[in-house]
Amino acid sequence: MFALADVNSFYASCESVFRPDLQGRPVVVLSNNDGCVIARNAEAKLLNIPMGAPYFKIRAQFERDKVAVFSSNYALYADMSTRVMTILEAMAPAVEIYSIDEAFLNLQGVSNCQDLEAFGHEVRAKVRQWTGLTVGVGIGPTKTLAKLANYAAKKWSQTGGVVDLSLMARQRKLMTLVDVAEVWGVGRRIAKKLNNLGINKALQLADAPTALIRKHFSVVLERTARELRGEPCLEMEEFAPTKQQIICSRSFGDRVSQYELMREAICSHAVRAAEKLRAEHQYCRYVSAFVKTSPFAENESYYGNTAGTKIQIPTQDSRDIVAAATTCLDAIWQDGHRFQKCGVMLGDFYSQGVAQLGLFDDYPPRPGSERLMAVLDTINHSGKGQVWFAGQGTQKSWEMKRQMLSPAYTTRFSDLLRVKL
DNA sequence: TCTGGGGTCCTAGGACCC
DNA sequence: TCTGGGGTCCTAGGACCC
Repeated sequence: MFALADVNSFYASCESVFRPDLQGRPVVVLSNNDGCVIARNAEAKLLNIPMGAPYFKIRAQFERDKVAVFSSNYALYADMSTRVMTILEAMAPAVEIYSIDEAFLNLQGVSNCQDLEAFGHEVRAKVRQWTGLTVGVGIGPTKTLAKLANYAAKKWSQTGGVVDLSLMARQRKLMTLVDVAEVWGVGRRIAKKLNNLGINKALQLADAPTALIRKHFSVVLERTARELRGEPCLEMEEFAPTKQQIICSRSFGDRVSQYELMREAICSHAVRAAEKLRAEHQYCRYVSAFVKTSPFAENESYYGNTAGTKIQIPTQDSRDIVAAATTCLDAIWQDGHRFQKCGVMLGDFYSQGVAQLGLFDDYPPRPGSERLMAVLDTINHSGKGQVWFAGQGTQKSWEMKRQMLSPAYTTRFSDLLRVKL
């Protein structure tokens, strides 16, 4: 048996927890660069503020409706996430952290000691008491059914935020009510295709013949259908598998037309990517860079391009990765565009930095590379100062906008919440 | 003026091997 | 007139997730 616990309106709730004065007011959180709405609390949802709405288009309405608006504060959300996950891990035999705000719980054996619905309520109470955040809990014999139960727990308030789908009759009853588009693994495209086949409700997908599903879709949807029938196809993945790729990219605060600024940005993303790579204890052999103009800009022709390069020896050295990324940039740079975004991607990972050299290769590994990088990371994590590459620049005029950023309440001493008595 | 960032998995098709 | 069978690896593109 699985449970899915996820935090209601996670980002918006994190902001609200530290701002009791906002109680009852609509709260939204914007994407990076203050681009569009990515989280809304219940009050904001009541105002029909759509997910993904561009901020600049909806700003006037926000002012009229006294909506509290925040830039994304990932330092805060990541820390609050850790707190929630720690609580969940203490309550369940096994936990799979699925995203920043949700986790699957393996409930094997729990029903021997406790009613599962009561367990769900206990999880809610504890998370609320210890973090101020509210979770919804869905329970079912497969992950997909647990997800569906969670959806129901959030959609219908009379459930009290917990839905247990242990019983087949309850599963089927819920599935007659829920659109197939709400099922986990069914996105916009597949939903439309299913509708064309006359499959509109979740139950119809559950009952559809396997052959029909396989004829029109891939094995992925077949698994989804089986899971809806109560046949587990997906297991708990308690230990995060090693990453296959690392991407670091950002939109620019203002459009970039100057090569030097683009180079700084690419260089900075490459450095960040290399740090992530070392945190994964991996070495990479493929580096690529991309640039693009805004797809929304009218009267401007779109230009986007990407270039990749193979590195002879797997590396985790920032110097190699910066060099490779800037080489890629030079291959795709074009003057005369107003660029909106760029990024760096790493791939082809190895767990150690040794590879068989060709007979005539002369690319000896950099001596002392590991130790140098370790020193770099230690300094940059110490909180006492930063060292960086000259190529990253000092002004960073291209950096993203975060004009409504809240304090790092939980991760920076100077930002600690003050309570006046 | 202004529209996020970071991932995974699957499939089809081409290149290439014997 | 007739031109095999079986396989791997890689990449691009499409779908999905949060």
